[in-house]
Amino acid sequence: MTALSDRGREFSALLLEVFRVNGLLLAAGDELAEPAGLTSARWQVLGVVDHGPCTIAQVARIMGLTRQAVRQTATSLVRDGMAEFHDNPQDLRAKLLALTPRGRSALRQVERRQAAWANDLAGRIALAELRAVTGTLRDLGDLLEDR
Amino acid sequence: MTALSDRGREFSALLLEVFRVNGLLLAAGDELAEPAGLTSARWQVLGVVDHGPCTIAQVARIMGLTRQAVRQTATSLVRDGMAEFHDNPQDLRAKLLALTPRGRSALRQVERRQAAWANDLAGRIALAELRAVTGTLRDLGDLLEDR
DNA sequence: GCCAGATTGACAAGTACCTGTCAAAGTGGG
DNA sequence: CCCACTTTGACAGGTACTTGTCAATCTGGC
Repeated sequence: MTALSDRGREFSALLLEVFRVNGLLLAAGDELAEPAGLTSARWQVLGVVDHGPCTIAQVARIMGLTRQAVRQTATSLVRDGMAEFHDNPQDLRAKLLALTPRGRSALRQVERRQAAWANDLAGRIALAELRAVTGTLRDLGDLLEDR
Repeated sequence: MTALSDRGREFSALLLEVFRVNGLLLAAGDELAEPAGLTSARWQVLGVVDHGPCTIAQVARIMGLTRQAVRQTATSLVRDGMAEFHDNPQDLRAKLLALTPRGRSALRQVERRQAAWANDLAGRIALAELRAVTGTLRDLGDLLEDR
């Protein structure tokens, strides 16, 4: 029987905190996006397309998701008039997803709210602590990716 | 136009790391659970029921999920012979979810694998760092919960 | 004992992801 | 030019969660 070591227990506590904070951040993101008629997923897709129209496959690669996930979100954005597909002279299959004026204004609105929220929260945590956590999490992420 | 402060940018970097590590942890959990015919969600429900049979509503409260989410997972566990519903003399509506021998052995198998995995990873990160990250994340979580 | 209100499981529908499969379109080697 | 390989969007189906609604059951105050 393999039991948890002391370190293993400390590590498990970290896992639970990551899950908890992740859930709270997602909820905060949805709350930030909601007044603009968006959700976290829709807002993030709009954010990518804001840098320039791109295909579903390109957005998926940038966001680290599958094409299918992005397609679903893109379809709903088009349905709601936030984005539209333009013909792509480079590739007949892959139309370019682009912001509509309505999508752009919704995105700007969320970005403003998000910045105020991030500035506020960031001000309540010591900068050194902030950097230390980010560093350790990055190391942990690399460790997890390596296997 | 509200822009991100320096601290806000540092905070945003932390957000991305939390999302990344969360995704990697979920993937690792599914990988750990898969050989036993489980998933992260199914394994966690079994883990709760292992402490003693309880109703769907009780499991949901313990896990911080809705009854509906737990009901779905519980139904699939019962379908696969990992758990079963027993009549509850205290409440005619709320049957008690309990482990079957097969569910118990699957759970034990995952717990062994999970402990070895956690011990291994925990050994690669300094204990002080581990504690510091957990502490800061807990503070951040409390901050997020307060609003 | 009864009735109001809370709790519970079930059902419906929606969001956000996933995998697998397919045909159409693009790309490069001989 | 053509044929193999890759990329792409679309479709089907699955997982894991959500909210809202409903009727049945439990619980506490009078």
